[in-house]
Amino acid sequence: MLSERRLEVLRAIVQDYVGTEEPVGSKALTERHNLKVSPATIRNDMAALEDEGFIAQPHTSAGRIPTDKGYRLFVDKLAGVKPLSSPERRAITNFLDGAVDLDDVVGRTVRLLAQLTRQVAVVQYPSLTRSTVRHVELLALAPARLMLVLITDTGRVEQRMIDCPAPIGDTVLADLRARLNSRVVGQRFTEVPSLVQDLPEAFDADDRGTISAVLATLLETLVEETEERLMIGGTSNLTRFGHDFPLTIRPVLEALEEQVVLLKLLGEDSGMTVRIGHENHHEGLSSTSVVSVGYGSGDEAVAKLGVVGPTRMDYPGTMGAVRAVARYVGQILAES
Amino acid sequence: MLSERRLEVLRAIVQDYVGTEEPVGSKALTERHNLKVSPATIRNDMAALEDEGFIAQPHTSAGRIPTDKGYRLFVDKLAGVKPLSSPERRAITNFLDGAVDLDDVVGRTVRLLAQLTRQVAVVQYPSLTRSTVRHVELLALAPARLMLVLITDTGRVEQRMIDCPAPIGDTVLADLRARLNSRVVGQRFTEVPSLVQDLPEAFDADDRGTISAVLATLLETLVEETEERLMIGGTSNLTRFGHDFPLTIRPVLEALEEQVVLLKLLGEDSGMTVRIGHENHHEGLSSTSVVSVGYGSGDEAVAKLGVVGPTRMDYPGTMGAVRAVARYVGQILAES
DNA sequence: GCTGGCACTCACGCGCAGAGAGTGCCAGGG
DNA sequence: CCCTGGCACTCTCTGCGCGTGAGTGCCAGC
Repeated sequence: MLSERRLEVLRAIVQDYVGTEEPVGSKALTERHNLKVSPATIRNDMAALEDEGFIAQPHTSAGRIPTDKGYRLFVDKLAGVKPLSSPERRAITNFLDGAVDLDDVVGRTVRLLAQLTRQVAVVQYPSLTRSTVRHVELLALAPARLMLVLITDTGRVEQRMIDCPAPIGDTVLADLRARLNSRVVGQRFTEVPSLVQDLPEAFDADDRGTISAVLATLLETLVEETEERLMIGGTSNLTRFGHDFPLTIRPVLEALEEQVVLLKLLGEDSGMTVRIGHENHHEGLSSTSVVSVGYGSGDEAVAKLGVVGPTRMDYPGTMGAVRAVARYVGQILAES
Repeated sequence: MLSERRLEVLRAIVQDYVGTEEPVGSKALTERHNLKVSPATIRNDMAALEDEGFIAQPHTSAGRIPTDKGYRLFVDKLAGVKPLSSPERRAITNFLDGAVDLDDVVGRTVRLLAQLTRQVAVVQYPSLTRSTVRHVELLALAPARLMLVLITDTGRVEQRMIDCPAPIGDTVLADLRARLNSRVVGQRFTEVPSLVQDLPEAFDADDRGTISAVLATLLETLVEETEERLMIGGTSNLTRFGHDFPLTIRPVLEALEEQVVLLKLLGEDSGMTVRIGHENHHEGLSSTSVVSVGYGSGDEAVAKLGVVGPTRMDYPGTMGAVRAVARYVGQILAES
């Protein structure tokens, strides 16, 4: 168990290191924080913290920097979530109001988050799996060619081409459209398959091939698009990463280009998550941390957003910004 | 006028510098290219080329590197467009076939271009202004709330919410939908305004407010979305930029985040365009070149794509890859 | 107009010494 | 038992000087 003061020392080390980007020594600590003890005492505490693995020295005779474990303790026990300043709150509303469609909302959110945190922002499009169907539209582009348009409650639109085995009449198409909508509108995606299963039976044998093709495409769209889309921004903030940068920045940029990696980074949990360094289980990201949180139009989270930055980041501030943006985006989505 | 051999020397300098990233000296030139003259002669030629501003020395006693003007001459007069190797051609088809929707096509194209050229790829979504309308759909989400869905011949879908001044009946809506489509389907966006202008007159006075709202939203969508969308990828290739990188990479990343800048970079001309260094008229991009070309589903270009890389790039190879990808994407779009 | 020779100029890498920051340890005092 | 001041030690960082080598410009000769 660490004494109260030693925790205080760790907090001071984290704060100073985040500010200066340089290893912090015992003397500097006593000067910048009023710890009321001498540097020698601090040195003893630092030795203890180092034994426990919370801090480390880059070189034998340099100051200390926090380890991943040190940041973890800081985030869990020593730091709160810093609420935003009122100019920052105003920036959020200014930035997000007036978004015209879903792409716009997501795009603005990314830019906003990147700007507020001065880090790389990642925003996942509202997930289709937890969304409900607002409307399904079928358009005859040619006698045997249809376009399926799926509209979700979060404002997302997906379209697919369908080549029909046989031409389909306008009235049949209208009938299909009506039946389809009456069954699935307002339903969750996961419910849809069982709801439309028996639809072909209501039609003439001639048309059943086409009906099946339509249903197949619809279900495919629902499943396939569970592979979620993402938008990222603020990559230029990576240049503020550190001095030794080419080595650090390269793998990060690579990781950011892979959707799969990013989705893993954002995580499953819908609450606020902080992953520090190696906790990301990705070697290219061993000196980056990810702060993410779920957001949604109602009580329930439909997607996640977050930021990626150096492990040496301002956790309380970042967490505050991420949480505030997520809340506000949720409101925007609920309104539209 | 430069003699034949001096042009040859310039070509050799460009090729070597692109390969080695290091200033190239007279001796190295005679060794690696069989120029059949001595280093001393080359030195004279180099002095002449330097006087004309095609090459420069970073330091008094170092080799020469090409200037922007030198690259320009190289691209215009000395270099052809290198056709792709057959594995590369195969890669293109493998990569692009099986794309499921427009987002997918654009996404795959970006990744493909980035991979082929090992540079940053930029692909503009097919432009709405030069496209034609494939279908307009109107959906009643609530009695006085409509959703307008616009589908273009390039497969792009745009949707907008419309709050109606008064509720609108289903039959009126169907009538409006039919009339709207019969007038605008197959037409270019620029033609649409004049074609729908007198539509409200065909309806009862009660509904005219709503009809006007719908038309206004439609026209607004057409205009507003001329603000084109882009997708970029391969930013991690920026790390291969040079040794002095933090200074170089920062402004490039920043520029890449601004749509407006990117659109300017791609340029207007639908033919193959190469912009070298300062020709981009953007200080952050003074050591980058942009190779871009228009692509489209038919004879006509509907959008542009290209790559952004260091001025020291393999121009013939890059131009070959960009052109080949543009052609193939055009085919894909024409098929769907 | 091409060539070989020659003197000159810098950037680069290396070794070295001095300065400074920070540490660990120890003996003494509350 | 914990804190403190003092002290010797360790390393990094910076600046300096020097030799090396690549590359140049110029010139006289063919």
